[in-house]
Amino acid sequence: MDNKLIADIFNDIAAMLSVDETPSSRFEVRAYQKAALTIATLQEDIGDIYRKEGKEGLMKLPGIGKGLAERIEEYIKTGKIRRYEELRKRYPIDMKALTSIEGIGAKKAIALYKKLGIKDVASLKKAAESHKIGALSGFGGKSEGLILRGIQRLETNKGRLLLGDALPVAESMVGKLIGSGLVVKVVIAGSMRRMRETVGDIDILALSDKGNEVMDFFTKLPDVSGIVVKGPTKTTVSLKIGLNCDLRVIAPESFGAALQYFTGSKDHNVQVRTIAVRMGYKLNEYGLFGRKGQLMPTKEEKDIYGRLGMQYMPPEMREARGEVKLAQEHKIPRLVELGDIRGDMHTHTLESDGADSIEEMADAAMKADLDYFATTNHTKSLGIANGMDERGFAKFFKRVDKLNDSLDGKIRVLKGAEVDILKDGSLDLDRECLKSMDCVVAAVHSYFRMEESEMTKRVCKALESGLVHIFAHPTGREINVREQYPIDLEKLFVAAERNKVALEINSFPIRLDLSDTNIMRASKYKVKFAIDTDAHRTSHFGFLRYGVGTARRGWLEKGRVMNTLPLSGIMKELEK
DNA sequence: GCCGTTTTCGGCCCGACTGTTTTCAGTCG
Repeated sequence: MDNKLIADIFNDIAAMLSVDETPSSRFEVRAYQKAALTIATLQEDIGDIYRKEGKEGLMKLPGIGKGLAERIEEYIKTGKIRRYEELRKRYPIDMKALTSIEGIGAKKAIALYKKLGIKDVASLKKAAESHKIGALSGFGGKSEGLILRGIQRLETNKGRLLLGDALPVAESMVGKLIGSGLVVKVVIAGSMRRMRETVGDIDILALSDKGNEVMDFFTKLPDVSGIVVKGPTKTTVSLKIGLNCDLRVIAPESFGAALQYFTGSKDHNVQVRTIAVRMGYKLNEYGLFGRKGQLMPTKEEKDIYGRLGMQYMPPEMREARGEVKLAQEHKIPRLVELGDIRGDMHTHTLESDGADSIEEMADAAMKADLDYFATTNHTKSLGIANGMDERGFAKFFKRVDKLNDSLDGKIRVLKGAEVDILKDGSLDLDRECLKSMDCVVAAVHSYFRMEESEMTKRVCKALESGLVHIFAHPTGREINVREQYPIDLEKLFVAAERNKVALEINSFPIRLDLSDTNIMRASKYKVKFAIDTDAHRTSHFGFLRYGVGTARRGWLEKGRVMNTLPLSGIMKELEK
């Protein structure tokens, strides 16, 4: 899977080109960015597309024409792109890392390189700390402070990737290991199995009696960039995506114990081991051992929990947040599952900032086994996302009506909007227009830097309008990018409960908003939740599993999630 | 550099905010 790497290179090229902007290069920059987005969100391996269909196959992808298809071909064949190498000679800087700091874009990054020779985050930090940046023209004390805060945030998240970026790579490696015929069983463990929103490394367990051969195969996988340690039972490699990956080959009698041990979390395991010790057992990654050191048969994880008098619990719960006690009382809830989700309440189309038509989205939703989904484009104040006005929605909904007729009940498209909550808490479409919709999703997309009390008032006013069904990405955070905006969550939850507004669990890997812990806080109130994809293209329906994973980490049961209802049920729910 | 019911040239989402300036460049969405 070189998709991410190629997308990164294209984004870097765009950034470097944008510095010496001429009227025509502006659009070249856009072209690279657009192509990068296409490649980054591609479900298929771009190398596979090229091998199957050649350059023609690449050119079928949106935003990729002859020129960029050739660049991709060049990368697949040689591992390099000349254009990129030339730009890197001129600007030998870590553009991706520098521009990931809030307030630094391509131009500032290159200005800092030209003036202070700053190439990476480390030299940037040094310069900021010795107040060299504030003294530069075009920069000032506030910029310097912003940069330092940005670096701090980057450092606390160091080395962790989004689950949505890392999981597909891990699954692709697991698939290849299974395909090798050398293993009986392969599973992902660690924080990835627990569906944490970011992962610091990947843990894979394999059941096999051919340790050496498995490791040879593993270290030669295309995602691997280097070998850290290699042995017959444990091998660590570094991956091209920037994470390490451990593969452990496990004996059959230890598999359950190993899976339990390597799934963690560490704190959870400490609690479980303590229980084992109290019962006279010893528990480690090789098994559960009795008083005389004899191995207790525990082929499966649930055998271990069972022998310790505990109910089995899903990996997503194992964070030492009270699940151990619950398991001892046999009160583990039945968490919502991916298969419970019947619809999606938040999606976009070409008409605003989506990449696919409503017809294509309907087709993809059907393939994702949904019974319904709401199309909820942005509203007029969000100019950048091509927000629509009342007339635009009216016209668009006629097309939706027609589509629904032609779909003949196979799937139902609900008419809606992701309406902007304006600075003063009013909604960005008139009352009549909103009332005509099946599903109104409201969200904050501007003025993030308000005082907490102002922001809370603003959002609560919107929820009290009586027009809103769902409050989307309630905190506005973007993982590793942007803190949540200041808002009093308890007051928000009270307002949501009182006005029967559902809280969204946005499945976009960078959002996952509400987060697991905020879901736990919110579920103390009588609020409903909606697990939505916020899909901007057909492939994004696949993000649903990240939202469901997050909901499960927040211990959410099916009954709390509105879009587990069948079509008739959701229509009734929305009418309320 | 892409794309096409404006179709092989010429258009391509651009407005608001911030911090820096003293009229604007850079960033963000």
